[in-house]
Amino acid sequence: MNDVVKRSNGALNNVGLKNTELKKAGLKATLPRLKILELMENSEGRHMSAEDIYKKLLELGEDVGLATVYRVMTQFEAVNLVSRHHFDSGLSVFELNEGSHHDHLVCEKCGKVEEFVEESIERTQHKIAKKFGFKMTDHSLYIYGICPACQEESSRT
Amino acid sequence: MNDVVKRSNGALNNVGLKNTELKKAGLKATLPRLKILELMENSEGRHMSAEDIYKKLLELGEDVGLATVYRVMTQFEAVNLVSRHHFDSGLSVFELNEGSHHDHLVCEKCGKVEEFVEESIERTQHKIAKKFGFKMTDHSLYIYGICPACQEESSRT
DNA sequence: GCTGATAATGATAATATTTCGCATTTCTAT
DNA sequence: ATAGAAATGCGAAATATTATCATTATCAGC
Repeated sequence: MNDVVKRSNGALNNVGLKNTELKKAGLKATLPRLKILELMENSEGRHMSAEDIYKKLLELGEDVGLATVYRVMTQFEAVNLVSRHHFDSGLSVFELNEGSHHDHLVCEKCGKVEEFVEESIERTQHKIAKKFGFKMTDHSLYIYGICPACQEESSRT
Repeated sequence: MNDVVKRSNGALNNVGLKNTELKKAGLKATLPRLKILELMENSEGRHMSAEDIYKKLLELGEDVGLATVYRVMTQFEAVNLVSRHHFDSGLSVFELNEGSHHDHLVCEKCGKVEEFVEESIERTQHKIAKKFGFKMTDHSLYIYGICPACQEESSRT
């Protein structure tokens, strides 16, 4: 018998695995943290604002406060479980850190986000930081545009 | 006799030139807009938040409301006189659009901003947008790090 | 499995940033 | 100079995020 928990709504599983995931990161495995982690892993759109996360948890009948979502996301960010992005909307969106580093392509119409990796850009960024004598700690690259679906839509009118 | 206006405090000059600059952009040449434009051209640190601009105008004895600063910056952005950036702090900073496009290197300690241009990155971004079928409208690249001065400082303690 | 120390949570108040509503003022074309 | 339209300043409202604090949950040690 393992850690996997069966739930009739199918929303939240693998509680035990996430439990260890949190402990390994040095965080107590509390219910809100488990639920948030699971929600993020099970959501298609992987880029969510604190408000998004809060609302989805309410929909799932989970009793989590918005302040807790913010606190938890900040902690998750500190231990590198998630990244925080500031898209042009001005608010913060969070993304689970799984797989390797990547950058983002954001549709200005519908908000759709594509991810991409471009090694040459990564290398060039390091080179630039070095040229200015900066010790590079982080970077963010967003390309904004209109996605294929939204181009379709506007040409159809 | 030309448009240049002499002022004893030396802060705000060239009123007439800016006047035409605004008209050309399709904006009425109002006092707040002229003052903001001049302030931005005469400030060393070219990246300012709305609050920064507001406070500096007050210091100069100009009577401009904070709401007006926000409105004007939004209009300036719309006609491409300024760019709006969302650095990781979360708040918006504005920058005068003069000279050619460039990206930013931001010090996480002192907030110092360096600008750079890297053609290869520009080209690659267009290539990526194209690959995903996006019509690219904009992009932002920020490299975060510790500037030389701040590295010095922390090693000296 | 209990239990107590400690840390985390939820509700709400507080703060910060940005926008809105509206009476008044300023621009600009005449 | 003047009228009509647009812009402004002020304060209130909206939005996003953080802080406060009484209550509750977690977990190490038994």
